[in-house]
Amino acid sequence: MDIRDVARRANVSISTVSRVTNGKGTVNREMAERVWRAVRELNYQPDPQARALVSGRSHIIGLMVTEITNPFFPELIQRFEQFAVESGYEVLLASTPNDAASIAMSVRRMLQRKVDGVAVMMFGREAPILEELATHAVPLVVMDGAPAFPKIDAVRVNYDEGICQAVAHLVDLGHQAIAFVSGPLEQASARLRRDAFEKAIRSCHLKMRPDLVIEGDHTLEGGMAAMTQLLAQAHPPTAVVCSNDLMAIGVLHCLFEAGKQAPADLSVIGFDDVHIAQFMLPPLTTVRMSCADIARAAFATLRHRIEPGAARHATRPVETKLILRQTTGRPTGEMLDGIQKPARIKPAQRV
Amino acid sequence: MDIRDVARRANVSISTVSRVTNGKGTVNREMAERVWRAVRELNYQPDPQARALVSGRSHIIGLMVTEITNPFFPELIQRFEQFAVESGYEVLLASTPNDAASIAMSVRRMLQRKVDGVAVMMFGREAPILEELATHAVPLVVMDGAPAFPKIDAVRVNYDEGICQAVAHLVDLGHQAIAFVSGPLEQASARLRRDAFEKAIRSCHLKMRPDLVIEGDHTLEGGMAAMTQLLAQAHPPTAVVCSNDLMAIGVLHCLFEAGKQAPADLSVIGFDDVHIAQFMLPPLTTVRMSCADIARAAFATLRHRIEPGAARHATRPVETKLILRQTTGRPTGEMLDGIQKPARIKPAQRV
DNA sequence: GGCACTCAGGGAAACGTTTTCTTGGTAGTT
DNA sequence: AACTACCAAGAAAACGTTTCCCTGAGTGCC
Repeated sequence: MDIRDVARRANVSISTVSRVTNGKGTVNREMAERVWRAVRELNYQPDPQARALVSGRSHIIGLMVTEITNPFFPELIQRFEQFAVESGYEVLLASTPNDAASIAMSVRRMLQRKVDGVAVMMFGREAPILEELATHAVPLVVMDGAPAFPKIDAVRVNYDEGICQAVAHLVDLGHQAIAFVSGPLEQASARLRRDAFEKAIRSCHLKMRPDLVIEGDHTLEGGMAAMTQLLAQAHPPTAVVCSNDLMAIGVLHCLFEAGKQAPADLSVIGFDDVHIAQFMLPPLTTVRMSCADIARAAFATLRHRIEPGAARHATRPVETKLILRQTTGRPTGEMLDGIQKPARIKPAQRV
Repeated sequence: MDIRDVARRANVSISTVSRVTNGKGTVNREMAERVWRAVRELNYQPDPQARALVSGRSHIIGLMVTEITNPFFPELIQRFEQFAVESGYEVLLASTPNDAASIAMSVRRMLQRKVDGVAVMMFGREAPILEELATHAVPLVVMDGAPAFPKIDAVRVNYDEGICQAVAHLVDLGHQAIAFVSGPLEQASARLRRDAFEKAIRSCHLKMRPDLVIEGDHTLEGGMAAMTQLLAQAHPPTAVVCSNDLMAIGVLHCLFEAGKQAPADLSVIGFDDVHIAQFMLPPLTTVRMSCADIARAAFATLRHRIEPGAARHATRPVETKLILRQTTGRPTGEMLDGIQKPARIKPAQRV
């Protein structure tokens, strides 16, 4: 069942079938109807390979992520795939290690398969990628709100809002010494989150203590390591905000190993609101960022570049907001060098 | 830079270039060398679309999974992709909801893109998929050791070993009332795990208590629900084995909400050894199943079908084994109706 | 030494589309 | 009424490969 069969059945030429099914050019109304009927009756579906060969467009979108292990990514990938499929695209997945060689290799693969566009998430130095893709005029969108170059499309994320809420919440509880465990600062999104934290601290009229911001790596292990470092300090913090949930879970685990726990000994706040966060013991207070929103925005942006006609989705930034669960509470005297311990409070209401 | 350029540069015909690069037919040694040199110099890479169009082989392998949210899957996907790329294949991801319509749709997509093979994981009723793929002679491998039909390739998993170790470990600690939270029994792999549990119970000379095996759904929420159900029973268990880690984490969380905890009030064992399992509080004792092994076996099997020449990987089953952490201990009197409480023991050594 | 068989390698067809080119007909304008 | 402009639809080219078919040369056997 190829285009010739359809043409024969509808009694038209193959050019006409192509025109009808692609909605290009103008064809007689009645003729178009005949074609559509034939298409339905034969259950005709054009061969993507042949189509791609001549038109140059593959209807495939590349999705490049690193650290697929982060549970935020599967959720994102699933959403992205959903949007792509709904619009007749296929997604080519590349989960690469974060080194230049692997990334370059993945880009090659994408280029070779003639992807119509690429969405990337969580790269450190995306410059070389961008360049190679740009020289081939492949539309590109960066998914974590990090416009490396002003002319690159990016999904904008309002990190400030959620992180500000987080810090304000801690300050309300009486915390003064609030630490931040950042992601790898070569990642723009990690920088943006750290900057948001700084902004939040200042807007609460606290002063930044550089010894309290630790560079982590967005992994469970990294969270543990950062917390170990913080616990060893002369003046340890009473609360920790983490750049993602994975590290927050690592922090929780580190406390456990040290015979302490949240929120009694330390308040902990994560970022992402990964699904599993609410199942932590105790459930993790965190800042929610909707992966569906990000996926939708990314795909819409890409599609806008690919199909000149496609409506550009509303371009307002993805919002973030604090979700109160049970890892935050009042600071305890134990860590406040001689100040009297306040009574332990009941953990915040679970969401 | 297409095949013609290479042919011109090497001073041969395009047929020869094709023969050389594909290793088919026999060509003069010196001539082949000239071709390879030209390929290198021009950095020629054949167009996959054109190649697929005429040869019918796309060098794409479909990977169909449901519930990508389960953290075991990303690890699996990453591995699988790695093996595929190493062998010059691309992977087309389809993460479908587990309903017949979505699955059928995904199969269509695969067929339309002319995948060379399909690996599926975690479907309930895979029969319809298998049929449609079989009628198109697409190689297929089922990744969770569930040979729905004897003639379908499947990665075999030795569930018995690990689960038997788990039950024996609990019995050693003194448990008699051991519950099992299964996956959805429409999934063959879930059935296999449950059967392994039954076998293990019998081999420990205990008798199956049907009220202690609950059908779950392999989700966090399902684990909670199952545990709620178990806690409400007249004679609740002192230990629970779960069909996957996600449900075990759900069980842990349910205990937490009931003001209890593992292992003091209940011993809990998971299955999969997802990376995050060791970061649970307390770290989850679980049965490890290597996703790298599964991915490797699945890909090798597929490749064997696709390329008649490819070596069939050693076909011994994937092993499973108990990893001792800190969610198991002696049963407490609290749940043993009037029997004296044994002293609490130090949790097992952490791995 | 001649004939048949094998095989390396070139030419061309084929894969299933999209897209450009061409043609024939119709309508509009002078 | 004739000429031009336009438009719908068919014919054919193009996309970049693989593969089939054929030719010519070399070799072995009789």
